[in-house]
Amino acid sequence: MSNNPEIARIFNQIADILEIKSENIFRIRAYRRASQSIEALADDVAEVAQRNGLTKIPGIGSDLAGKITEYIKTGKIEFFNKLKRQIPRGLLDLMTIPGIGPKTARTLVDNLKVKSIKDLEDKARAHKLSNLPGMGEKTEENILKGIQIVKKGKERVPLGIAMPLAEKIAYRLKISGDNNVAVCGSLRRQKETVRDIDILVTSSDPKKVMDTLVKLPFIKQILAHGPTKSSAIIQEDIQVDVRVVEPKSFGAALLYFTGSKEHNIRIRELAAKKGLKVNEYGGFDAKTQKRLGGKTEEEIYKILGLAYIPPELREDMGEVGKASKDGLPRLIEMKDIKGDFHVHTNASDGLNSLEELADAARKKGYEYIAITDHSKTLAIAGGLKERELLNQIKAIRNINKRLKRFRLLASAEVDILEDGSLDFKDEILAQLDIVIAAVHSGFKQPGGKLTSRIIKAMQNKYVNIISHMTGRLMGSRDAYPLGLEEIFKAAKDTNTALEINAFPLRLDLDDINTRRAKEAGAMFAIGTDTHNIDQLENMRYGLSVARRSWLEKPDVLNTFTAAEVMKKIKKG
DNA sequence: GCCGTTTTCGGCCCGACTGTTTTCAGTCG
Repeated sequence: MSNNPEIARIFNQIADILEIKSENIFRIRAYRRASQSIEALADDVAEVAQRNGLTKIPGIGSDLAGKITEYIKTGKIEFFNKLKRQIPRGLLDLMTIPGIGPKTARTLVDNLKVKSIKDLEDKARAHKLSNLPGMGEKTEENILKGIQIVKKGKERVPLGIAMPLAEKIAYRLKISGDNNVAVCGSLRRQKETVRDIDILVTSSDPKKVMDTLVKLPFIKQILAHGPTKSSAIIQEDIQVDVRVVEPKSFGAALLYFTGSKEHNIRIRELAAKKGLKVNEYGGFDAKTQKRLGGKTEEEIYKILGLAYIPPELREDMGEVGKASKDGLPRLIEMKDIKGDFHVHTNASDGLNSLEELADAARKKGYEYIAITDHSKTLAIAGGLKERELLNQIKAIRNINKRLKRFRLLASAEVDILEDGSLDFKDEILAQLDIVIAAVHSGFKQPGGKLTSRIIKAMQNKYVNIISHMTGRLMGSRDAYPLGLEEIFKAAKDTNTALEINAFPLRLDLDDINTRRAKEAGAMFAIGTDTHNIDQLENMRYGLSVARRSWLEKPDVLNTFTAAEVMKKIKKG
């Protein structure tokens, strides 16, 4: 498994501890930045270290490169262990409570000998906090509320769950014809999971917007209610932050509120170097305070000499440098999508007929969709037997005769069996327009065996796409421990496309692995894994992965016509 | 601790809200 998540975690905890010790804030920031950088890194640091590339990672200098190397060699970082010994146990846990930062945590431990969150809860209930320096009854109350929030264990919410909720709230905040409402934050950057919902509003009547928010029926708790900024928790236990600005500041505020934080810092640093100042109200000349722009994001980027940077790229992963040299990718867009490569019908475990699906896809403006019902071994999902599949192919050919500028592609989501062979014989597969193959059983096999099983499937001359490769299901199943490097190479060598499964709880491959696979030379197919017509709309989430992975039109099969796809997937 | 078409040393983004304060520290994004 990759070392990256653990190293990212350690660097972040080092930052926490240094913060408690009131160390140099910039040193703390360096660790946090390094943590994020490692977390978002496509390659395992061990591989990067091997080619002496650690210091090329943004935010990693010689010192942190040394600590990473130490971890790779020994499995630990002595500096971290030493730091941990210097602070009382439980202190770091306290900082996970909203409203408790390093200073408050320190005060609690020093004065009350608080040992754990549970201990803190008891002491807060016994009103032992309110006479501490800088604390009162209100703080005590807020800490108790914060503890409840932590206990809920609400961590990150999948994009596909949070986005519809955000859009619902945004709709309710559109209180007049002329006000702008935009979903911002990590939602706008299309991160696969988000911590909260950020919404930006322009209005001539900020108070009315704030009052509308806090009175919404599905608001459970109000955390802050100021004149231009409020926070609340909705029924689903997700925090919502809403900010109101004047229309002339909309772009600047959108930029600021979309983040990422690291991207903002990079932008503001660049501004400072150019004698400018950027905040959420606009771009200004630092000396004269003259306003140079801010109504749109484009204006801000322009005054900094940058090309417009799409939100999905704003992670401080080199996008600012590329934007200054016109080197940004031309990201794939929804209008480029001509079809969907993963659709089930009521012949297996879907809800709709071929005709209904064809109709819905045509209405979306698609030119084709691949009908990919399950194969016979997956009996639990109504997998098709050979005879049934052959009948379906006939039905598809018949429907296609009646349709203009649209066709159903005869396909199947064929099970990759435990020995790597396929659930249908070659002479059956040969009759399909396109074949996707997937693992649905035996995922407890050792990683090596799963890896060779998938590679064997790729080597079949009829297999064109490997579906939901890692098998992860957010919140319930981890990714299988695959040898992805090997698989990506095989994908290129065998001309097999990798699916970006757009089902909201899958998003598999994810953005990090998609980027890795692209570097390895693989091509991609986005599939919604649709089981009812509404789920065709999940294409947007597949697109979010593709865009966050810097994919361009030529990388993605869905941007080609059916005829072009047939040529591209041909195997040597 | 990182980083450099002003710099290898001296910088490092900027502002809102809360609560406990009589002018601001802490937290958050």
